[in-house]
Amino acid sequence: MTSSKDVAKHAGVSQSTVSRVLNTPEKVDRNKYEKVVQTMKELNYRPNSIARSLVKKQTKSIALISGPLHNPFFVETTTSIVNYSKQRGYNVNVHFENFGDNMSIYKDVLEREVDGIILSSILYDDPIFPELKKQNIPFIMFNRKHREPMNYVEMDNVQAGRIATEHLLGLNHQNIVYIGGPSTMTTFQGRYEGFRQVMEENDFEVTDHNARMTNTSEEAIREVMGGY
Amino acid sequence: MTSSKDVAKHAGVSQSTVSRVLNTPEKVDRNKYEKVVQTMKELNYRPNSIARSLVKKQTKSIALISGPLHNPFFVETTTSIVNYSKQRGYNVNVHFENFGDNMSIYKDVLEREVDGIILSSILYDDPIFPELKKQNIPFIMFNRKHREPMNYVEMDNVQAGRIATEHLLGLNHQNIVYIGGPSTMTTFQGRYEGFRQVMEENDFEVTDHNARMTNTSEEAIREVMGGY
DNA sequence: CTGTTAGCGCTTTCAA
DNA sequence: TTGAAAGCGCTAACAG
Repeated sequence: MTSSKDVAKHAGVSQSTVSRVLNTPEKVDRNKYEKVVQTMKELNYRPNSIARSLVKKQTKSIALISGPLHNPFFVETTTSIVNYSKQRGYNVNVHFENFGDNMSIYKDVLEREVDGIILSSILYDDPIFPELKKQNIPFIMFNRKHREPMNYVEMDNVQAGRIATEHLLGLNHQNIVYIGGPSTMTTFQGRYEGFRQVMEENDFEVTDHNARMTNTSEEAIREVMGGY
Repeated sequence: MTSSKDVAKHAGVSQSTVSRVLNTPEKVDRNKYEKVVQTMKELNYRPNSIARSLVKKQTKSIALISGPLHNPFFVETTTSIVNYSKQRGYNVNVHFENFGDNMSIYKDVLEREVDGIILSSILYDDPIFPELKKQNIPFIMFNRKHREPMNYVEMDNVQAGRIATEHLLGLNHQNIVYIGGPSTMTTFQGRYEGFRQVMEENDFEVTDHNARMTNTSEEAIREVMGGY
C-alpha cells in the first residue's frame, strides 16, 4: 500500500503538501501540484479513506436497515436509497431485518461508524431508539414510525385505508373485511383506521368479524381468509 | 464521543488495558476487567471501528456490485450475500450496476477501503479487473466470468442450455429457436453453446434464423419474437 | 498481568 | 505557499 508519505518522498515535497493536493489543490503551487499528481499516478496511490475518516470523524457512509427484498416495496426503496446516496457521495451498508432477532442487527450497526441510519421495519416501541438517541447517531425511519415523536417518512396510511374501503363500497360491495398486520406496526394502524372511518361513515359496523389483525406470513393470512 | 482513553482514566487503568479488555479479556486481571467493563457501560463507550481498521488494516466490510433488484435473481443473491456476510462478521456495501457508467461505481468502490469485492454483471472484458489486480484487492465474480482466468462462481450455463434444448426436443418439437443476450456476457455464451451442441448432436442446423442474440430489454426481445 | 511507547495514514494548526 | 508537528482512537510490541 503506498501512502501519502511515499508520494511525498518521491515527489520531493512534504506529506502535508500531498494532502493539500487532494483537499485544497488551489493552495498548492502549480508545479508542485503537477509533480505530485504525476507521482500519485506512477505509484498507484489511492488515499486511505479509513485514515481520513478517523481524523474527520465522518465516514461518508450510512446504514440501511431494510425489510426483506421479497417484498417489492423494499426492492424499490433499497434501490433508490443506494443510488441516491451514491450520487451524494455516500456508501450504504445494507442490513436486512431479522425477524425475532433484530438486536443482533442493531449491535452490528452500532459497531460500525456511520454518519446516519435509515430504518424501516421497526416496531412501534423498538428498543433500538433509546440506544440511538443515547449514542447521538442521526437516524430516520421510513415506512414506519415510533411511538415517540421522531423523524420519519411514511405514506398516508389512513388515506390508503380510506381509499381501499371507498373503492369497494363504490362497487356496491356490502360484505367487506379488513385483514391487516399487527397493530405494533404503524402501517397497519393507519390502514385500519382509514377502513374503520369509512365503514362507520357509511353506517357499517366494524366488528371482530370483519376486521382481523394477523401477522404478515402467507400461512397466517391464508388461515384467516379460510374463515370467509 | 467517549474513547478508550476516557474509560482508562475513569477506571484507573492504562488505555492498553482497556484495549485488552476488548481484545484479549483472558489476559486481564479479573478485578480490573470488571471495573473496566462497568466503566464502559457507565460512559456509554463504543469502540471506534475506524481506528481499529486503521491499525489492523482490515475493515471487515466487503463491497457488492450487484445487478438490478428488479431481476429476482439479484434479490436472492443480494439477500444471501448480505445475510451470510453479517453472520461472518462482515458488513456489505451495496452498489448497483449503472448501465453505461460502471466506471463511476468502480471509482466509488475503489475509494473506500474494503477487504474484498464481490461482483456480478460484469462484462467479459470489463476495465475494472486490471485495476483490481493492480491494487491487489481480493475479488470474486458471480454469475459472470472474465476473459482472463480469475476466480468466479457461476452456474453451468452450457448444461443449462443443453437441458432446455433437450427438453424441447424430447417433446418432439422440430422448430426450436434460441434467443439470448449478447455474447459479451458469459452467461449467454454458455447457454448458446449448450443449445448448439444438442442441436447439432441431433442433426439440426444452427443458423442465423434459429439462434438470435439480442439485448435483454423487453422491447428487444419482443421485437425478435415478433419475427416468428 | 500491566503500562509505556510507537505508529496506522491521514488532516489540521502553526510558524516560517 | 510550505513543512513540522500534533493528534484522530485504536492495536501491538516491549520491558518489567
